Amino acid sequence: MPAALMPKEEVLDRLTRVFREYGYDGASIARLSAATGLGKASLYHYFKGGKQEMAGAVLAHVGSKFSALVIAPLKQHVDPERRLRTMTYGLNEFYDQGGASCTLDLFGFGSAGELFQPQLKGSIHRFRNALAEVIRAAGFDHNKAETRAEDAIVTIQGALVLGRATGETSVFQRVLKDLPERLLRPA
Amino acid sequence: MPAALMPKEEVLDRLTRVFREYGYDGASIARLSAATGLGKASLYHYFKGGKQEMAGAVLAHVGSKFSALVIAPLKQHVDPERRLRTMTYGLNEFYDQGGASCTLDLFGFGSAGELFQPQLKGSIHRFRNALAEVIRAAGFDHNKAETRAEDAIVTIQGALVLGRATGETSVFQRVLKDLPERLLRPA
DNA sequence: GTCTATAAGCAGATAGAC
DNA sequence: GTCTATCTGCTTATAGAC
Repeated sequence: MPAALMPKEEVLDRLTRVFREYGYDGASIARLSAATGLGKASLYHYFKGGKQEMAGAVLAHVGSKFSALVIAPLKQHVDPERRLRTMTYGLNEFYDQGGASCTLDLFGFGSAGELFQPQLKGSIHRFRNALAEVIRAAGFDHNKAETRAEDAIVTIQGALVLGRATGETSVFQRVLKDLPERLLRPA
Repeated sequence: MPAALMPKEEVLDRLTRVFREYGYDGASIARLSAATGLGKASLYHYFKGGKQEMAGAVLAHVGSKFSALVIAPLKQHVDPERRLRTMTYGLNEFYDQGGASCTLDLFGFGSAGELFQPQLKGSIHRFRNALAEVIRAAGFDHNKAETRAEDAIVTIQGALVLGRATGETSVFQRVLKDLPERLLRPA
């Protein structure tokens, strides 16, 4: 395979930015082309399945970044509070300090919803399980841990929605700061 | 003004359903036409400003339904716990038991975001103020009330996002059930 | 692997008959 | 007030040269 002008990693980063800003339907090939600097035909050379395959690749790319930044810290061999604190740093970076949208949100409706719901469901499942295990490690029972883990995801998603609607990132910042204590405080 | 074949109220309800299911960019005129049973030209007769005006009218329509179902209960002359409980019934209906998306979410990005952010911001502001006043009436100070009100909105939005991504409404139902107690419990 | 040029179809929007 | 027919431009996607 001959070298491309731009590493696929970089291409995916740029595609991701467009999908996250405009959503699936709003991310036109023209915009994706401009953002990558590649002509439309070059994009179709990379992704023979067209826009749908681009979105799928973006989803996988985003998923692997999320694993590295957010899931991995939850599996470290340190105390629960420390794991959750490290995770919040990862979340802060992953969501660009609260200024980025989540693909869980943007790919969950309309044409994208029909195509990608199974993947979204899987991502949520993995995140909730990793969170719940940390909370169990802190001494909470299975049900309590599952519920708190779910609440954490709800809170993160909600804060991102609010931040986007208001144009402010302060809600996300506050929520992130309080998250570890909230997940571990006595019932 | 001669009578129309369908009351504008009914037209707005149907437009709302499409915008809430597909988002702004995904809601094509063809779909809006099919959902209302009106030809494209008839839609443009109602809304001379085109799709942008349709979305604006939908936003206003949704806003007034939200006022009646959710804000009004918060201003009743009964105890705070009762006001919040009644509000959750309104939320349940407004969001179709958790199966409907929120325009705060769907109109917050892409082309819609640029057009409607001010209105979204206003809606959030009104909801948060109404919630905070009830929480203050229960004896909490201004800051605590504001924070809890904001958390409530975050939680509702997040639960809707999660519900859409997983195709389940159980998260929304649980969150709604716990909301009054959570907003009023001792600090 | 990248490009220019172009195809085919759908988008939003309008004209004008009834 | 509603319709059919139509316009223009943008959409996704492809062909084929370099």
